[in-house]
Order: sequence, then structure tokens, then C-alpha cells
Amino acid sequence: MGVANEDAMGNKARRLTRADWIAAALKLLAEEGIEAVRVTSLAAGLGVTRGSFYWHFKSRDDLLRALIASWERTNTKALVEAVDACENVVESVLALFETWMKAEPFAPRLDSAMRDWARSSKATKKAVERADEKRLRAIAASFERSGFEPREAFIRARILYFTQVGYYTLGVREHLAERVGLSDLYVKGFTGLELEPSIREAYSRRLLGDAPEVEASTCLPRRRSARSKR
Amino acid sequence: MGVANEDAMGNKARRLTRADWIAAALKLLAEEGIEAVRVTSLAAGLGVTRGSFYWHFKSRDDLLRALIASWERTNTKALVEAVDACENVVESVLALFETWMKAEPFAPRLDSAMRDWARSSKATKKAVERADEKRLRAIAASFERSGFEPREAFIRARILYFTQVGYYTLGVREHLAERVGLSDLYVKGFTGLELEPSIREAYSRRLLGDAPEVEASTCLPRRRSARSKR
DNA sequence: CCTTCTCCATACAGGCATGTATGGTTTTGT
DNA sequence: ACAAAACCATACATGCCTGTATGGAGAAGG
Repeated sequence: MGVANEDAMGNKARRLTRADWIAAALKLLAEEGIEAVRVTSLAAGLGVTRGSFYWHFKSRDDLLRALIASWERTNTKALVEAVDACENVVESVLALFETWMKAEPFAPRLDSAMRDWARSSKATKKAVERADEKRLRAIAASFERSGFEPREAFIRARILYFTQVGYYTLGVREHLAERVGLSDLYVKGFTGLELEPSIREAYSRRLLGDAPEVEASTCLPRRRSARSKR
Repeated sequence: MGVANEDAMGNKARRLTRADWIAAALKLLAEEGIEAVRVTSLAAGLGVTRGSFYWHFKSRDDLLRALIASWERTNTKALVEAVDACENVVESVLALFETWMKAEPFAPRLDSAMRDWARSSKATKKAVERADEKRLRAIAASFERSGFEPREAFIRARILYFTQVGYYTLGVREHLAERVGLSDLYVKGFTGLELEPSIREAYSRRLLGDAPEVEASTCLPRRRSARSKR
């Protein structure tokens, strides 16, 4: 027939661009991993046949290269900028939490998918390594600006960043309120410094609004004794 | 012909068991991910045709289920036992380092591969979640035995464990000596406690022998100033 | 209005993996 | 030594995915 290009709900019949395919592929990549991004599935999802794909792309590999390039351009900028803008490292930790929580749920899953993919693709591996390098450098610099010496700054940056990677890798899903409720413990764990109540207040209000602060729930013991032994 | 079952180097012609297939599959899984474990490749690697496989297994899915079961039985025991045997949490941190470094390079890669796989398999996801749960519980308990209160113990356990997961996920590869050279900073970062020189010495000797302790190399700034600002 | 790109549908060829059927070969038990 | 069971080879049917070839529909531009 020749007329059949329509949305899943039978909407319009707008024509596609290279960017449309890339966007759809990134979504699939984030949600189901690189093995799921096949031109057949993509075409089906876009309500189009594979003939279209091979007009926009030379091959599937061509698309995959475009995915790497796209991720590398966009996905590490926000983090580095957020950290660089902070005066001290406590602010940085909170800023990182905010970045990581706000990007829900797309960027984190895409990050994880890229790491998976990196296990079987040399080009992807290099791209991910470059991104990690940049991010770690930014975080370590923040520790140094707060007076940590380089060696300790580097290790603490690793601990902070790797912990977050672990969060994604294990697929831990917390609500904003839970994470905020734990922020003082995390700040102390990452920096060795106490999170001052005033800053904590401001942070909590910025993320949660004026809602009454929720006690961290689920997996944690409820009570919160005052004495600190050790 | 019918006679062709031989090793890659043309060795003997011992017959295979179900366990042989599982072992080979685990190796492939660890090295190249779940997508690489196909009965065709496996058979080729074992110097056998697929006919053999379908005698030992009902289907590829049958093998995959066996892989999950095998991993779940063996791969979390060493860690928990090591941690449970420690008096205080500093010892636990060092014991964990030792466990993680000694298992080179099989167990860590297998762990990562399982996590990747978990993204696309519900059964695997559940198995990995159970393992993480057990490990985190063991580590948190160690913190508690050293006097940390439950909430903080839980968060510090997460930081410690997630950092290690990040190590694997990012594929950081350090020599034993490097990691040992950083152990004091890690101990301080994870527990907030100082690693006493005597313990550090014993630890270093146990892992490296009496070799002169190497200065942590590569990615780190060389110098090591004495004063601690902040 | 008619040509020229742009974008897409359809059809074909080939590769690779799975699963099944069937028969041959090697071990094992007696 | 012989029958039964364990183990493996070969061949066939099928499904999914890729890439190419070719022609048709729709928008753009003179």
C-alpha cells in the first residue's frame, strides 16, 4: 500500500529524522540494554518499516556509534557543572544527591546501560572511562578546595562516586524524602564532617518544599538514640 | 564419523557431565556476559556438538537457571564468613579488601555479569537482590559490633559495599600493593577511624610478604605531606 | 503543474541460533 | 561378553535479524 506511517495510537503521520531514531534507541537502550536495540524493534516502535532506518543510517553499527556520541555529549555535563559551582565539599555532596535524584529515571538507567554495553564494546568502554575520569576529577577537586590533601581527596572522591554507581547498579530506588532523611549520615560518611542543621534545613526545603520532614523509612531501624558510643 | 570429542589442543576425549557445561558457561558468562553464553559457542569451546548439550539440558533456559543456582550457592558465602569472623570493623574492612582482591579475577567479573544479566531477567534480579541483602546485613552487623548505632551502621555498610561494587562496575584494576598502599585512607573514609600502624604492618605483610611496601602509584599524586590541614 | 529530492514500503537473500529427531559410539553393570 | 544406559554426531525445520535492491508516495521548488 505505502500509507501506514503512524504512531502507536494511530496519530498523525509526521516523518522521521535521524534524531528521532537516536532518541528512540536511547530510550530502548536505557530500558532494556543494548541487546534490545535492534532496527526491527525500533521500526516497529516507531510505526515504520526497516526501509526507513536504512535511509537514515548506513547500518546498525552506524546507529550505535551515534548513541555513544550522543551520550558522551550530554550525560556528564550536568554533574561536573553542579560540582564545580559549589564552594565547599558538603555543598557538593548535596548537589550531587540533587543531580542524581532529579535525573530520574532516565539518565541513571542510561548510565548503567552504557556500562553494561562497555563490557562488550571497546568504543563504549573508552567513552565510559572518559566520562568517569572527568566526573572523578571534578569531585576530587571539590574535596581539595575544602582543604583535603590530594591523596585523601582522590580516595574520598572515589568512595563518593563509586557509592553512587553502586546505587544505580544495585537498582536502589528511594524516594526523595528518604534520601534527604539520610543526608546527614551520608555527608558524615563521605566527608567526615557534620552536616549543620541550618544547611540541612535549607537543603530539605529546597528539595521537599515546606512539607514536614519525613523520618527515613523502610529498610532502616526507626529509633534514633541520642548517645553516640564508640 | 562419530569420533571427534577432543580438547582444544587435541587432548584426550573424556566425556562431559552437566557440571562441565555449567563451569564452561560460568566462565563465558563472567568473561563476555550472558549474551555470549550460547549453546553453539559452548559446544565449540568444549570440542563437542550441540547434540551433547541437549542430552544434558532440556533447553538453553535450563542451563541459565542452573547458572543462577550455582552462583547463588557459592558466591556470597566467602564474603559473609570473612566479615562475621572479624572482631571489629577495621578488621572487617581489611578482610573485605582481601576477599575482593584474592578472588581475582573470576568472582568479581562474575558478580558484574550477574548484575548486567539481572537487568533483563527477573529470576536473576531476585537472586542478586538476595545476595546483596545478605552481604549488606553482614557488613552492617560488623559496624554495629564496633559500636555504631544501627542507622549509621547501615549507611556505612552501604558506602563500603557500594564502593566495592563501583570498583567492579568501573573495572578498576589495581595491583595488590597499590590497594594496600591506600588501605589507611580507605579505612579512614569508610569508618572514620585511623588505621593503627601496627595493624597496617601486619596486614601489609600478610598480603605482600616482607617485600618493602610500595608507594601507591599510577593515578595518584606522589608526594605525601605530613601535616593534615582541615 | 511538473520535476526533484526526501522519506518510506515491500521483497529477497543470507547468517546465526535454537530445538528436535534419529542413529551411532562408548561405558557400565551383570 | 552382552545388553542397557549414557553420551554424542548429524541432519532438518524454524525463527529472528541484518542488509540490499527497487519502486512508490509526499513535500519542495521553480
